[in-house]
Amino acid sequence: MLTKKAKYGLKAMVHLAGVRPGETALVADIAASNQIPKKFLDAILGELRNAGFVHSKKGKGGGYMLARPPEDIGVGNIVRALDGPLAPIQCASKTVYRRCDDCVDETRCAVRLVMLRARDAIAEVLDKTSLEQMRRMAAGDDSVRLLVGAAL
Amino acid sequence: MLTKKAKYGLKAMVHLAGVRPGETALVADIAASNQIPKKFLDAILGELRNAGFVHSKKGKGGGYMLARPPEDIGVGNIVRALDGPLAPIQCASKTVYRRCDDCVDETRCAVRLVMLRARDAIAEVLDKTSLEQMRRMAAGDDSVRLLVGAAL
DNA sequence: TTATACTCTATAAAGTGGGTCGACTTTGTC
DNA sequence: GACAAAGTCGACCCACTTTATAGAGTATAA
Repeated sequence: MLTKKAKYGLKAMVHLAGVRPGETALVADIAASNQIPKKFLDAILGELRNAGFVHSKKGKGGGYMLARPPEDIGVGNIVRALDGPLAPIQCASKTVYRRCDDCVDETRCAVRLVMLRARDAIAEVLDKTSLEQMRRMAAGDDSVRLLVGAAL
Repeated sequence: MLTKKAKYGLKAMVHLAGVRPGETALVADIAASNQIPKKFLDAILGELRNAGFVHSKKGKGGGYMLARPPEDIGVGNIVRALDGPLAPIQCASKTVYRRCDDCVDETRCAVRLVMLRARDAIAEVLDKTSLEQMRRMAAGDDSVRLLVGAAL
């Protein structure tokens, strides 16, 4: 389950992908246009800054901007930064694997084996979608519409 | 993210799929062999009973048993019963759809469009896996091994 | 001095787990 | 048969941790 933190973070990133390169956006503006509680968004953007996804500038005329062009930012990595691994369960994660305490023989844990497949399916979607693609979806670009409707 | 409730619930269901048809398993036994806190498992099995997945019998010789043969029980539905919809976000769910408050134009919400694809990918995996297949994985059946390794 | 990001503290809900007792069913035993 | 005892599920209350949010105040740049 995606937490609201990640949901808000993604919306904010899409918003930032929409401002002209080199310009900044204010937290208050991002919050207002996306219906996000401002204080919560403060914390979220702070995390995204620590994770290196965005840059911030203090004082008058300050704000946030993307650290890299949106084509180079994968949706999966944004979610990982805010919500942790994509895998539904820790022992099925490839980026932040951790053995689970209850589980004698991991290679025969049916739950883990199924969730490994689920993780792969999720990663296939999220890691192959860039922030730029999300920006185009939000803008109503028809070429991405096709991509959205694509079956597996 | 799969909660521990669903994880424990799945393990218990796999355990129940392993007992001979017509026989019951004790909560205490299921808890011990799967390293699950017994009281927590009590509550989980209670929910699974209310949802119609298992039957319970009190008194000596009592315990839990599956309500249907394991081939007829989909993993996705067990997860839904315990953790709610598979979709990472409510507005991307097909079984329990709910509009999200923050979101002016749903058809252009990039987060929702991406998460719809993620939901489909997850459902594809979980709804096409039966409890019987999980039981075989746990038993080390090689024919399911192949299924597990199958690429998308 | 003003606009802005940043920090600290606090609150309510949900997830996770434990402890205690009650209700129901079987199994004796007289 | 009747009644006691034991085994088993079931329900209630408590506590701690993580999410989600708000408020007040601090630091920094123009």
